[in-house]
Amino acid sequence: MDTNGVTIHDIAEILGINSSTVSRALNNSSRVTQKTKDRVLKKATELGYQRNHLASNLRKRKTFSLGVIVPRISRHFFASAIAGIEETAFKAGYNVIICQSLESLEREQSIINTLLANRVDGVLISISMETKNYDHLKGLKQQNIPFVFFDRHCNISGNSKVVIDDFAAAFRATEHLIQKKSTEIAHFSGPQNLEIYKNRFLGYKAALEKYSIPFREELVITSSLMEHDGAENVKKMQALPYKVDGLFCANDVVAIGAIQYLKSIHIKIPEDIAIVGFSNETISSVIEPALTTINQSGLEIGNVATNLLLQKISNESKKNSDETIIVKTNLIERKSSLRKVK
Amino acid sequence: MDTNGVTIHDIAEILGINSSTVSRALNNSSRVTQKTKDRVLKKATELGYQRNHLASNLRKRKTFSLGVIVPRISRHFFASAIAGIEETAFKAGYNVIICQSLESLEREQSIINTLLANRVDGVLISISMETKNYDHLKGLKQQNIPFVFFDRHCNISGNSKVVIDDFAAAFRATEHLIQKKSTEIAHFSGPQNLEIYKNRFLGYKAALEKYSIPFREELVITSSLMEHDGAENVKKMQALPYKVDGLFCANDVVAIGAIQYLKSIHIKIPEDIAIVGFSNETISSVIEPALTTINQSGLEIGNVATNLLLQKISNESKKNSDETIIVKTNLIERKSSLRKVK
DNA sequence: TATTAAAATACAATCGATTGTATTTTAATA
DNA sequence: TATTAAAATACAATCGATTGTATTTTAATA
Repeated sequence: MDTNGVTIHDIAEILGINSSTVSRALNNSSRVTQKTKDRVLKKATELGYQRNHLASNLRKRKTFSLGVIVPRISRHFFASAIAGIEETAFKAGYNVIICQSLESLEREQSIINTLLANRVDGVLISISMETKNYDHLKGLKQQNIPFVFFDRHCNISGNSKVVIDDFAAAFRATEHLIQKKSTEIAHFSGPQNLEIYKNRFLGYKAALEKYSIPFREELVITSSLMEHDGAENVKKMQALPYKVDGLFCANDVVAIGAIQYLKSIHIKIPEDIAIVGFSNETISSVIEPALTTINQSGLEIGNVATNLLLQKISNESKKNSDETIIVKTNLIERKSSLRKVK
Repeated sequence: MDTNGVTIHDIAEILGINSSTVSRALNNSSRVTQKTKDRVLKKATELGYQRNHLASNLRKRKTFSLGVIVPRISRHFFASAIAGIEETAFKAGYNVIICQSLESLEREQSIINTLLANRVDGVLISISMETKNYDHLKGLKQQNIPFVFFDRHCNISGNSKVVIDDFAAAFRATEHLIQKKSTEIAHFSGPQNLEIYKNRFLGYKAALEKYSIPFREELVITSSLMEHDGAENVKKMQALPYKVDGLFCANDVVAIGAIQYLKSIHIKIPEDIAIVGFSNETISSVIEPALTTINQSGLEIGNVATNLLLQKISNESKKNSDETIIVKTNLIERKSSLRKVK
């Protein structure tokens, strides 16, 4: 910072004009003649002037930084979402502070405090599995800092979110299993405080209903959807008096855990049991059999959510708007569900 | 930012003291009595005062932010490294600006300009595959901004880096293939401008030499190590007049591409060809057969690199030091190389 | 109590850019 | 050329914290 010591005052002195005029020239204000603008710009380039954002932002009472809270950065979906967020934010001149809640409510709360201390202009958040208490989010609201949920959201009033249609996608996934002649379909679900898992469950249930397949409560097994839950859930499932031949998992990770366990006990996929996951992780196309799944573009969700947040930031009237943007998904059919149908 | 409008001046006015004393009290200066400190701290807490970092940093001529440049955030290794970097940086009160070069030199150069414009206090960088020209890095040096390489580094003088012992790890990987009775071992290598791929190649070569296995230049196939390169490299390999029964890949991604192609043409792994990768991506334990690989802790590398950078930032004498820290790796043996040996 | 040194606090400038208001310059018109 | 409005520029305050120097207060000593 001390190396490039060129300020608007240096430029002003050299050109024999006032620094306020230099500032206005650099900001292309209509109050400065084109001739002066040209002189200033030329000299600025010549000296390698770079605006000091600290000073500028201090005066403007903005930080031009956004906070991003994700459960964990290493999940493919979140990594892509972050890439999308960074892309859109950078273009608009914003920096991004990325934080991982690691699925812990406590960490999520402390992150929000850190972000408040950093005076971010807005927050993008995908909540943790533990988040059942929303006081910290209300805190953001009180401080008048706009925020937008993406993917994992919760049901508090007056918030905006960028999500997928979890209900429809889950319906489609379940329908696909039914079309592949599954008659007894289990569902590995996630924490019900997260709307996404609630809606995926409801979509599953609705599909069963449409095709007149009896819904069995015991076949819905709820867990944290980690890889190790896959094996445990399968064991629970097998202890039940049903011959399960279809499985819809609320995420890919638990599906992969399940596939690996099923393979280890020599159950054939998709012949004995057809499986569909959710999210299209990188692993899913590589595992054998490759996993049929719902594809959701993290990049697009990140882009769209950031745009929405930036609108809230720049447009006071939109600050407390209550907008929901739905991003499209599609079913990717792979071997794990492609049972031969006569 | 406008919501929490409490400043040191507000506190000063309420307590009837000068704002400079408040500032010193909050910074625990020895020039203020304990009694005054107590009063200030109590009032600050009461009013919910939060220091304005913009103002503080402007005065201190520091931004307390670090730039991080990685090829792409979605690679498991880099995602973990970023997690490690964030962790250490946050503890020290630094923010992190994360940028992806996407393996493009041009993007890398423009990112460095952005980071300079943001006046980051230091940079952590893992260079792109295209980076053969180092002028942009010299630019950082000229601006007197300290930087530390992690993982992917290059050979310019007077730089510090946190790396693994690629030579030793590659030697170990190749030796492992030899112990599993591979006699004709190919190597899928990466761009030779990156030291890591150069050293992995040299480790491979040295292992062959130690065990008196002839080194064949044609068996070293260089590519960008993407997944699709896996199939192409295998085809090139098969066109050669050697019966290759061992393959050491410079990363997991190309190894996975190779495994998938080999499976598609019914070549048995590890019976016909034993394979070892490098990096331990998430996918590698899931693919079938699971991939033997070199495990490197991104988290640790991120932590260590950040610590080194922070030292350079705070300690003028270390700024131009030329330090290399080597982080340990280990070979994870999985099915892709576990050929039965009598 | 008077003197003096040390400790504590106040004053004022500063970091670099922005912005409302005042002043000067330019150009248009009588 | 004198007058006036508009355009361009200069002045000065400001964002909030930090820090070198000046001043005041406190405590120690004669």
